[in-house]
Amino acid sequence: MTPTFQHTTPRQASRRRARIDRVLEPELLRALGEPTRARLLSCLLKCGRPCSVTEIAACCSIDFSMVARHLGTLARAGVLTCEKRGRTVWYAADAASLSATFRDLADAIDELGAAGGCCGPAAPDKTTT
Amino acid sequence: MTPTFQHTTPRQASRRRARIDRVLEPELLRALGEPTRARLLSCLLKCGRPCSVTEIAACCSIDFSMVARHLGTLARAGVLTCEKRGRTVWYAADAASLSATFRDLADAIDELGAAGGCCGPAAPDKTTT
DNA sequence: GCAATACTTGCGTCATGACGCCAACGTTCC
DNA sequence: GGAACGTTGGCGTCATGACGCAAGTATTGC
Repeated sequence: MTPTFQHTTPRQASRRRARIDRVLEPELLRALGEPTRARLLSCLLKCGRPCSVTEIAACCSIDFSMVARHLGTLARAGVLTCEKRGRTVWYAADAASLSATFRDLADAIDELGAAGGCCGPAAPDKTTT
Repeated sequence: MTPTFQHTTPRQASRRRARIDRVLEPELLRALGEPTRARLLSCLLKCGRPCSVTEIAACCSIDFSMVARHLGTLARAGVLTCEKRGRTVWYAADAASLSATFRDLADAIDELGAAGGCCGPAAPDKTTT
């Protein structure tokens, strides 16, 4: 558990601190933090192929309009891609991009190490005398 | 973009499908999907050391009780560890475990490949005649 | 014991979002 | 053109949760 990034320049540390804020963007996480949406995403991931709104609604026994709305939210969060063909909209989970996002997030956290204080260099620790 | 897991046994595919549901557990994602909580976590990650509630509240200019509540939520989601020493509670971001979680998530998605249908094997594709 | 510190928790208010119904829109087939 | 289909969007209802205040609890120092 020894921190790997101990001796770094302030510039590097600053860049890492900026990165973690960029990568912790709540829009994606919030989109995924809703059980219904997680279910829909899971369904699409398992499917491995584009699905229509009707199809998913039938598969998951969820109301039509809800599915459309949730899929829209997921698409706006960059989790899904949608393509309209005829009168049908095909939603597909971009698995590669999604896993890359999470890996990026993990990397950002790892690389942060102890990039330097947000709340100051060290605790005064008044309580443990 | 050729799927790597094409020829797998049904048993393996089934395990992968179960894994993605386990790993997409919304509690963690929901906890992180709240902007204020994301800010607090970011602060703690940057700090790289345990911080008290007061400290973080002062650092982020957020109401005391809110910080305490949010940190509690994050701790319950497994994102933070808390240790009470005297009258002070020290919250710390478990960076290693958090990044591991995200990496696991990424792995589960990658490994899923086309693990086999949720909505059936293939689309009838009635629209594109 | 009493005051100060550090945190927790209860309460009311408010904003956000999920949900389900139904109407509206665009597209396809006849 | 009209009907059927697939999706989107508006509306009202409801549940959840964030927010801030203030009272309550635990711990420390006097």
